[in-house]
Amino acid sequence: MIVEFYPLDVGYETNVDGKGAILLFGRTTTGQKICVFDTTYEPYFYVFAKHRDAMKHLKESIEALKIEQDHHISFVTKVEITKMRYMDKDVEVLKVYVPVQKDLDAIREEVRVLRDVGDVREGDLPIQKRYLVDKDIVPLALYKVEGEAFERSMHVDLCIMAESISLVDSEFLEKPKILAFDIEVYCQDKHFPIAEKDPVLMIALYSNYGFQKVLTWKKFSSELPVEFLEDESALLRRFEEILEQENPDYLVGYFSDGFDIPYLAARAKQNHLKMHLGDGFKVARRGEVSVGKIKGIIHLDIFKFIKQIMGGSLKLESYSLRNVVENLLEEKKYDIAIEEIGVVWDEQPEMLEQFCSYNLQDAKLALLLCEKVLPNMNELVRVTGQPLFEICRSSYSQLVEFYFMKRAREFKEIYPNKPNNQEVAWRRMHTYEGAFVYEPKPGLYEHLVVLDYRSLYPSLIVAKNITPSMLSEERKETYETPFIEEDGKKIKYFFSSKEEGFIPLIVKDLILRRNRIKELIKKEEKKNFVLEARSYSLKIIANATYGYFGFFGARWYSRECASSITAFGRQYIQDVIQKSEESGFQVVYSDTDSVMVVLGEKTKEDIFRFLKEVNEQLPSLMEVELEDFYSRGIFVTKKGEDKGAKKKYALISEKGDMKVVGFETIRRDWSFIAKEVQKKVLEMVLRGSKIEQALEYIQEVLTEVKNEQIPKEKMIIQTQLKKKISGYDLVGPHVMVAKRMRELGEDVGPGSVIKYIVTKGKGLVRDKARIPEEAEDYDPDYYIRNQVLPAVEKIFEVLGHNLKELESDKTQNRLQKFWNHG
DNA sequence: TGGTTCCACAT
DNA sequence: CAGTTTGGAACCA
Repeated sequence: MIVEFYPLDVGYETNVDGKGAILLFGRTTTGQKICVFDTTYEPYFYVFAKHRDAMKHLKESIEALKIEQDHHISFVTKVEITKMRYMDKDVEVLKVYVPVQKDLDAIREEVRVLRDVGDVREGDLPIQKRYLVDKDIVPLALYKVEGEAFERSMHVDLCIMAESISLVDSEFLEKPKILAFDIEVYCQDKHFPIAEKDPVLMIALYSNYGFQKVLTWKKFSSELPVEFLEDESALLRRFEEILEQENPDYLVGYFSDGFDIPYLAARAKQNHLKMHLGDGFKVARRGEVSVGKIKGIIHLDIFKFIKQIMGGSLKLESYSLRNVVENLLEEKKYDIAIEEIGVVWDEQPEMLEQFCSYNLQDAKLALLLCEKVLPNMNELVRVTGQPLFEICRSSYSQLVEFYFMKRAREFKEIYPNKPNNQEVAWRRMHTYEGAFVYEPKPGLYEHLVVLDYRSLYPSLIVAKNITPSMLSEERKETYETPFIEEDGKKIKYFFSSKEEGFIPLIVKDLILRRNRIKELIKKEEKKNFVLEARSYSLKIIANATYGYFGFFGARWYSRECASSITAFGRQYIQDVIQKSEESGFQVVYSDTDSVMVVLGEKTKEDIFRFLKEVNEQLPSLMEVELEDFYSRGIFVTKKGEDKGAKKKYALISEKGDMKVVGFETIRRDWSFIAKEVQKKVLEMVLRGSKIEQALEYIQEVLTEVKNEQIPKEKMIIQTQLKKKISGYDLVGPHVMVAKRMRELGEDVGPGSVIKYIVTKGKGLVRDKARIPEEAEDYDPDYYIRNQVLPAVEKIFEVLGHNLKELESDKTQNRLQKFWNHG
């Protein structure tokens, strides 16, 4: 029979006969769930021979390999001598096939130590990941499978043994069935719930096709779509039953890899339940993090994607559901004291409805967030060819590597291996020089223009053919880097200009594809979210490519390439600085890929003419763009020095939008009061208020701080714990407070954001730091000296007012009082 | 006081 | 588990 279907996920299994099969889970065009089996695909890896003459003999010795381990005999099914490419050069290698994945590890290690073996490649890849790449199957596009249907209990409607699979249409599955869920759990005394002890009380489900429900196991009257179950066991069973009945394409949660799925798995175990659904809820370990797996349903943890991928551009203070929703959606999270749920459950079950509606709302929010970021994830599926399950949990480096691996196969490129521990250690130690930053002259400026290179690093990779394979010993027909300092010596790198490397080529594809999409966006009248998402996805992969070259875990790691990119970057930005000055524009500032100049007597037309001139001389896709015009800008000095501080300034655009960079205003580890005061003062300065006004304002605030009139919430300082409490050599205030929180039974570890207030008292700051709830007062002296004044001092200095000088100025004794301990 | 450690941010 | 540069607070010797 022939069936059209959208592949959604891929798996692999070996049956009792020791045969392996690839499983493609998907949805047919008629809405059925399907599992397509492909038993024709065999695991393989590549072997380089030390010398060409050794090829034939090596082939024979590999073919003869047999290893017995745990009553299983691993052997080699076939060895081919084949022509491939490695580092953009033709190579002849052995391609070694084995029956199933588990033979791969055993045979690979045995081959590695054979005489005449140069190196083994691609032996460390899970077979299901490379299947999609090798067969050029992109999840979510429409395919046609021809084969025999057969019976098997799989929790799918249809199983097919594939004879052939081919593309029908590259348009993606349009309306996937999405079911979002959220659980609420018993807890007592504000303690975080413990899976071995505290049962699951509610599970909410919210779909994009009308289905909504809350499951719970205590009765109360309710207007909501609540279903009451006998006990926790029945609740878990019913949840599973609903998943089977509803059979969604995606099951979506927020932080469900980290909480909901492991919790459900633990509760099922406590209740001695064997879940029907496939192998039940599985929590796989992937390095440090866990991943929730449910066979047959694609579980997406939307938190991971929002934090890891969207986080790059969102830059939120926290990725709690509440904060993310506030920034991305119209809808809000309900306000309710969720830690009370245990007490209410035990003592006032008639009040449980509010918790149900909170529960349902959270599930709804997970769904809305999923719908919001799905276009982004879909585009990454299209570009990398990996299923949503992977994309949703990927880091930037993985996205780049997926893309490289997919495209590499088109060029018949063999992948480099992952680094071993020793290599990783070496790479981590050897850093290189980064971008150029201009030292600004402190002051208040007017009529500024910012110019910047469009995608500087990706465009340099393309223009200079920067890739490990094109590093050349010869100087002729090459692109030559400026001098680079390495181990105290000045050297240059050369990249061949004779042929284009496959990496610069596929980076160029990303840039060109994105440019085409941007043209389409311009033509559209309404905002087209799908096109925006495509553009965004292409951009993040292109931009992460440079970082990937310098990343210690990368297959295509190359410090030479990473440091050449920054070296060219420094050269090209210096060029623009020099040309600006030659054309009569005073340069105020520059960082990495941007330059800020004073317009002065010149006109906007002069700037456009200058841009055109510069761009005419730039190679390849490189281009300088106009970022914006600003009416004012302020640059301040470094603390305790006369030099201008880098990466610290504030601008106001001609349209009136403020842009604050590097100031405490936008840093998490400063108190709200200091940030608020600084922001207001900056605004006054940039909008052209008189200095007296700003001075008056700051004096008012200082009086309030001194008289302890400021609510303590504004005094909270937040710092993130970057490692385990025990791992600190130097105990700062936030570590001290974290220790106290742990004493109180809170779960604080790496990543926890610690809030504290500095209270009155003697000794070090850490001895005076308290958890906000335990802080009885705040130390006005500390907040004036270490928070409020430092936040504004430098700004006033630029305006010619030294707050410290006011000390000796008797006419200004109001301020003096504050400076001298009050 | 200068040196070290730690954190957040810019790009 | 994308890179380096930078400023600045807090602690330590």
